[in-house]
Amino acid sequence: MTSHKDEAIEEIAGAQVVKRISALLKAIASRNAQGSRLVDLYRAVNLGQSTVHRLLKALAVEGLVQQNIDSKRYFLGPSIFEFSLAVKPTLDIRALAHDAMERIATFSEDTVYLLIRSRYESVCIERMEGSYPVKVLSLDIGGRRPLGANASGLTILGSLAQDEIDRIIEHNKDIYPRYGMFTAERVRQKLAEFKAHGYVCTQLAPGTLTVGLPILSSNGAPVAAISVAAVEGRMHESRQQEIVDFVRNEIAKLQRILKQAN
Amino acid sequence: MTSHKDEAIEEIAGAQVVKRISALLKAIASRNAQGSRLVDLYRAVNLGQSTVHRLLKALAVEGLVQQNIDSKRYFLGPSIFEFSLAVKPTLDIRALAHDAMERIATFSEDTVYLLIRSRYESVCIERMEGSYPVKVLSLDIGGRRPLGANASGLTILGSLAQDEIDRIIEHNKDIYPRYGMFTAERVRQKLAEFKAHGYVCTQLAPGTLTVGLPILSSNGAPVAAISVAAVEGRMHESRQQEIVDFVRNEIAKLQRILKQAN
DNA sequence: TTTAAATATTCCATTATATGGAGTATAATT
DNA sequence: AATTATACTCCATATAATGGAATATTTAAA
Repeated sequence: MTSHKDEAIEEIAGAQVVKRISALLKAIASRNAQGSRLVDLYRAVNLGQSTVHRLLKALAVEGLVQQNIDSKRYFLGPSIFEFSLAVKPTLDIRALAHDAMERIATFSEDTVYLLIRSRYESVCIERMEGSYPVKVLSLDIGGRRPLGANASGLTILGSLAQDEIDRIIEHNKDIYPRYGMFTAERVRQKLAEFKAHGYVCTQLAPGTLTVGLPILSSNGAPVAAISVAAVEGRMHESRQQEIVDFVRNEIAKLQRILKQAN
Repeated sequence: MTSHKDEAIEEIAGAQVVKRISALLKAIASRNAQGSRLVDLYRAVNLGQSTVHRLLKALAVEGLVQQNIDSKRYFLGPSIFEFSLAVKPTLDIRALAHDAMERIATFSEDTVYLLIRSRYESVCIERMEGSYPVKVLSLDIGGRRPLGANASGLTILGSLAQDEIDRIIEHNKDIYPRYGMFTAERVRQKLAEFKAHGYVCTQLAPGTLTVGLPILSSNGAPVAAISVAAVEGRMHESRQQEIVDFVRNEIAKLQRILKQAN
């Protein structure tokens, strides 16, 4: 293998491992509540088991991951927590959106998500449960999905410049199928819907529907996105509209605050 | 170089880079407020500049670090923040100790630190400033020091089993000299003082003095440590004793809560 | 309980990959 | 403008990561 796939660009020579470690940590972070088995991880990052095992063992020594001795499952390690204390989030959209999310959860009675972009992915940075007893909890806080493979991701993606949209879809095209019934095709179709209506509504887990809207900065760049997920029966046309209107109003308030903060 | 230095043990074969990346991230986390220059980093981790530069570039692509374009300084990246959201600190000593630290800061008027152990190091996980205008702020939150090279670290180290103490000092002996006037010799001497009085008082930055006490779990294992740092003039014998008594009392309260929580 | 299947862990010969010396480029300082 | 300090790049070389295969362990089925 001399000049393999042509992912090209943004390939830093002599740092294959860094990329692999990063992929591993992101995969673990994506489901840190339940933890990840070795199989889950080497499937997720598409590497041999021995390679992944060796890397994990080394990461564990450094405290970047930890392995539960009984279940053998891997979790993010104490060093990550220690690092996080040193990070001062620049503009903390999470804190800023907290109250809005609470109001949306109360109003909708369903699950409210806040996601941001992270390169080719979206990351869940907050989640709030409504009072309705059947809850759609498909994504944990810290969970990651390729940009476009969920409601929030679609609205973030759709708010970017067209050339960037193309780059991202190109990058993710082989990954989409792992998440629900997504394909590059379907993503583009959903983006068209988003551009027409200013929001998306999509099925993720079977029997559920999720609506999503973006939070844009004053220059039009997507800062984050809010989505509300519920069982299908609670998401008929008219209720979709109700929720969209409510969320849209909350986002408008947020954007006013954002403009102030500049 | 076939079987290099004899650091040995806990060397996972085929994962040199993991160790290096971890060292880099820890070095950056240690002074994330100011940021780190390339030189700072390759000196800190004892590697060639090209190697460090290449690793940092790769880490930046992954969002694990970020570089300020003007100052060229490196900081922890957004991915670290995203990871941290997925981590639920098991027993959050930081939250638990918050009120106690506030009371100590008010009483002493000086800077109060909370540190925990991380393998061979201590990590600052909280810091509170008192009202006295001359503040000793030698360690940022997230900052790391070899166990033994500061007041809190000494008390944590001194609360471990003797064989572990020996292992740790052995591991750190060449690193100590980088921090103040510490040597393995001096660490052992200070540990003796700690065992005699149940606290340590040591000079870190010139013209300053810091007292430290450990927080022990019911089985005697050190959970964390609290230290108070002030300019020398404010740390004469009698005031040292006052502060030690006050902190000791707060720690006793904490330990009662810890025992409850089990 | 035994057998089978799935997952986790270790080993090691091979080579792809990270390395670091040396050189260039850029910024800061005198 | 000259000098020093720091940042960044290149590439031939050999070390360190790789992954196939074998073993060990755990889980599920019979």
